[in-house]
Amino acid sequence: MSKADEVLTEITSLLKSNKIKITPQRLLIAEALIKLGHPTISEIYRYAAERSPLIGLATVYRTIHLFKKFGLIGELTKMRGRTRFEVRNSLHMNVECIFCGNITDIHSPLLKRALSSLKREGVKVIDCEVLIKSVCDNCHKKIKIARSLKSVI
Amino acid sequence: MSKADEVLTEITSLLKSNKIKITPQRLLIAEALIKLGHPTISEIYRYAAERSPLIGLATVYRTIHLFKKFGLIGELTKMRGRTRFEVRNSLHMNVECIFCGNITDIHSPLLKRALSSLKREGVKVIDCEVLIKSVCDNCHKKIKIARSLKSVI
DNA sequence: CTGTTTGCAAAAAATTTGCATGTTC
DNA sequence: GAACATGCAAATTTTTTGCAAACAG
Repeated sequence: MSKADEVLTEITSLLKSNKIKITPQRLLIAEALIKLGHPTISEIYRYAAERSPLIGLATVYRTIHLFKKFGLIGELTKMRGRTRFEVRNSLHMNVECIFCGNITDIHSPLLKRALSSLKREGVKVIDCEVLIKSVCDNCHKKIKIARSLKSVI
Repeated sequence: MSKADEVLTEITSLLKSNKIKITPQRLLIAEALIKLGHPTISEIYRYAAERSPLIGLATVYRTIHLFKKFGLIGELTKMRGRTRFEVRNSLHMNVECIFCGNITDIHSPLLKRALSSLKREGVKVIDCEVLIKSVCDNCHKKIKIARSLKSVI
């Protein structure tokens, strides 16, 4: 059983345990989220429509809201203002290339510790989204960076 | 000179050093960002329009894009899908109450260390946005939390 | 002066909603 | 069978753009 299938099974049982009805559309959208990684609404829609042409855009919106409401997915903001979503699994950082827009995940023990420390101070941490703006290796090679990339860090 | 005025002066000189023209509208929008903390576009617009009724919504959008392009502000995503902006100052975490939507800033040495560690591994970190979902003290007191707030952390 | 920026209005894009029909449990 | 989910189309909201007039440097 592949990792993606595992997550899909997990989502299915999460839906069941929350008494949310299982429909082909919901499974397809969950699948899109898993397979595509950090898709926008329209990327999810495209993925779903290729496999099940009758699906409506409104269903994608409604399903995404539903999943968010039940904490199944998180929301990221990308440079050009489009919202991207991802399945909430373990705590990680999203690293986005500011040139090509690619997003990859990085796990960091220090981030875990930072949150544990917050919890000890009394902050009721429920979830955490981290978006790091960066330049991926590919783009770094290709692009002569003209303007200075002033880092605030 | 208040902290807000300091930041405003800093923004002004940042604009100048980037050869961006200083206009009353841009200063007003910068002021709104500083005073309001983590405003949405329409909150900025309302703030500005109260002080200078002729200002156009398009100007707010254009100015926000401009500020973003020059790295002056960062973008956060809030629960209900509306985008909020903040002046990029020092590295910090945004803690958002999932009930009232309030956002506060928290500084964390461990987060700094997590990023330094990434840099040592070769990731070209330019910026970092952290959004922690939480429940603020006020809401925690007021609300009997019915559904379980499963934390992924 | 020259090139930029602005406000307005109109256009485009993104998101939400109403409702009849079809589906899940 | 009851309650809920879906697709469609229309409504709403958000964001972008074209352009003449105003403004900053």
